[in-house]
Amino acid sequence: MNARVRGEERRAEIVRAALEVIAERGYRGASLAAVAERVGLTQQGLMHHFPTKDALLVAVLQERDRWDAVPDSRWRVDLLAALVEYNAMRPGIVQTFSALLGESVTDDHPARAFFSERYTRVRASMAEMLRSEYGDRLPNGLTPERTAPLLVAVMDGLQYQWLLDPASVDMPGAFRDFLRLLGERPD
Amino acid sequence: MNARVRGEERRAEIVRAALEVIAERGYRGASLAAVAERVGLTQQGLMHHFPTKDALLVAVLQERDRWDAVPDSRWRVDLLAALVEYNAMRPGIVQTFSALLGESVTDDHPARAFFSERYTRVRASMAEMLRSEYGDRLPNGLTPERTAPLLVAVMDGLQYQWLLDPASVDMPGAFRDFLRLLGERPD
DNA sequence: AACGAAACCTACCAGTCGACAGGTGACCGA
DNA sequence: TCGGTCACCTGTCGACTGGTAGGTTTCGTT
Repeated sequence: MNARVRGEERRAEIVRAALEVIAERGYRGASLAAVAERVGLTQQGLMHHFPTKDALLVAVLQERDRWDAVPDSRWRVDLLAALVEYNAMRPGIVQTFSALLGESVTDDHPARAFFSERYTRVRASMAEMLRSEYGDRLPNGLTPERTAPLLVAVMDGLQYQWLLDPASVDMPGAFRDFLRLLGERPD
Repeated sequence: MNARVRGEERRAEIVRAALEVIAERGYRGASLAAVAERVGLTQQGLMHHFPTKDALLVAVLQERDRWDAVPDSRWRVDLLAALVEYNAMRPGIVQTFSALLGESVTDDHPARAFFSERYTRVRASMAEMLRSEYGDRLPNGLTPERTAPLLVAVMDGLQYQWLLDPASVDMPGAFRDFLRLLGERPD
């Protein structure tokens, strides 16, 4: 069993390194050799754990899934603001998945289906959260279903502006501004 | 002079082809050979017009600059909505620059400075537009300067959701929803 | 002590990449 | 008609890509 643990630890190390390299170069630009070197392996040593480059990407995306797999019903608007604040302290992770999202809109990208399904899921989750928070009508008159895409868009869009120019963009502050836009909370 | 015209037409053809290939593969994935083939040239023939790959990218970005170089003062919120509607009819262009934006957040990307400066410029332009439309305070209490990043973020974020799943995301509609969020227009 | 699997290696491979060198033909102004 | 510039070509290069084949070492289990 020690062997199994050691193997899984190695896999985790590799995924961590892959996150870094993807942040720096994107997925297409991330070579297996570069990832391998970062964990002190040869490219072929890495391919013992992940038989193809796509297999490694799948592991990276699963890592993301594990990250935001918080029970939907527990989400609240103020927790979302806290998440944005947390993200602002991890530029690396944000950069990885912003780069990946950008690439995914190109044809036949291996991460396309992942992101497509993820957004469908996240929008539904956000709508549910908004409904439990505000009811069927937000203070501004919109429905939760029509607000959810905007909420998601603001989060993503702010990330790009912030990554490109962290000094000029106060990502958490701007997000709180948007929440205020949604309507005063019924505290 | 006929020669000069012919040369510039060729260059324009190449840039157009590059826009397509970048939309399909991203900048890193767009090979000069693929672009060249699309205009019926060899890779070396293309490099007669653009000595390096980066030179081609510069031309592509200048094309974009020319696109949205509309006099700031003439922008109005409703024109912005019309722009989004127009974009919804050109998935290709949207895909090109969404892919480019995504890549640009990676380290040392040749388009990084372009996007960084562009967003600074666009935010200022949007703030100016909002001020001329609403005054120093929006109906919801925010200032134009704090609203501008949100406006830009919504436009970009919606594009990604729309590109990934055009059937589920009504980009122009969602954008109009956001405008309504900003406050009823003082018609 | 023997065995098997897991971990990792060296050695290759064919293909692709951007770029450089140098040539050829067409057109154009003098 | 001549000289030159422009538009393109063929040929070639070294670096790198992901992937395959086939070893060797390490180590826990029996």
